[in-house]
Amino acid sequence: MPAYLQKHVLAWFDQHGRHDLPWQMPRDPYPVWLSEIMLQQTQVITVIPYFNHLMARFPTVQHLAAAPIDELLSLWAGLGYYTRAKNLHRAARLIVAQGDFPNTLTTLMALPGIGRSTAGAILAQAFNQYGVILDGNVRRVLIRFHALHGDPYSMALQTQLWELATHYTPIKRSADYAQAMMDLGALICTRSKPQCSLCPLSKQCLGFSRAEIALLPTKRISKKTPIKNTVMLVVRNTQQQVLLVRRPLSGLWNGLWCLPEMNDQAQLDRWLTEQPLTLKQQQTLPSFRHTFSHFRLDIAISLIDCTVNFEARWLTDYQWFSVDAALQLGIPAPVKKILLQL
DNA sequence: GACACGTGGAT
DNA sequence: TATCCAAGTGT
Repeated sequence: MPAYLQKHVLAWFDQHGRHDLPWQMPRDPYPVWLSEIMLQQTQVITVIPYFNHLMARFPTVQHLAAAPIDELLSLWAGLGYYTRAKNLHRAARLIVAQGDFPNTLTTLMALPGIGRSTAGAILAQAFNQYGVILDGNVRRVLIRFHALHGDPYSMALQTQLWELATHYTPIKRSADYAQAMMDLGALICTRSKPQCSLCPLSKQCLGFSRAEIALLPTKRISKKTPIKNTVMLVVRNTQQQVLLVRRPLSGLWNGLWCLPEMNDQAQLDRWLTEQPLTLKQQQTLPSFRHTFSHFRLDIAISLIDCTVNFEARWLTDYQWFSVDAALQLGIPAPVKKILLQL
């Protein structure tokens, strides 16, 4: 009987939900799609300024499709999960080639970067069609509402959650319902210190009646994140330009410009002898730790002032930039942090 | 099916 | 400081 949940969530949304997010005015396919990609594993508060910049620079999907990927990456820099930007760009070109925006579950999921939940969100938000979402908010609300114990990411629970999400999703007011469930999860049914006294579902919430809210969702068995080490080089020429290298289009920080990296001092010494550089001065800058989702990276920094021996033909991936120009490129957060210290 | 993939805020 | 985890997807 989905009627109770739908009715109370929608009534709560009308009064307390978020109605003025940048991608809600108007709820057109392009801004909805763009925001949904940006919001994957990323909080609203983080996305808003990035979204506004991207919409200003690429007002339509045609603008996005026409832009070089580097321009997109420079605006995406700092948001993380850079494959999203690559897929966004590919999808934009596919959409423009097709001539109109896909509006079915199958055709949406055929686009790179759009999975089951994002496709459901776009169907609901952009087209006000029946679209089922299962993001972190909906997952947490449903797990608590039904007092579902166990690993939330186990196949069994995933299947059950999709069934429940499908079951509860109404045909009417699809856009509002999707937004309502996410708002409820983000504003009331929060991970810690949920506001059950303000929740429109508390009277029928099994987790609440059993006083199990604090135990749900069940914590995942955490694996220890490995610690890796690197030395980032700030190689500076006599014009105070720094040497950057472009990352390959796959893997970590794909497509971004980075400082050259070495494993240790020995490799650095060897590298220097191979380059047409004469070392004038080397100093060490304070190291720091950067945390990823799956490992930690201890970053040592070596500042190297040098002269270039001749007009060398660098490998195509290497290039000199002024610090100001470098900061305008697509660079990872720790590289930006280092360059800002210079 | 397990793992790669960023970053920043909350606790 | 360490850990968790956000509007998940791709491989």
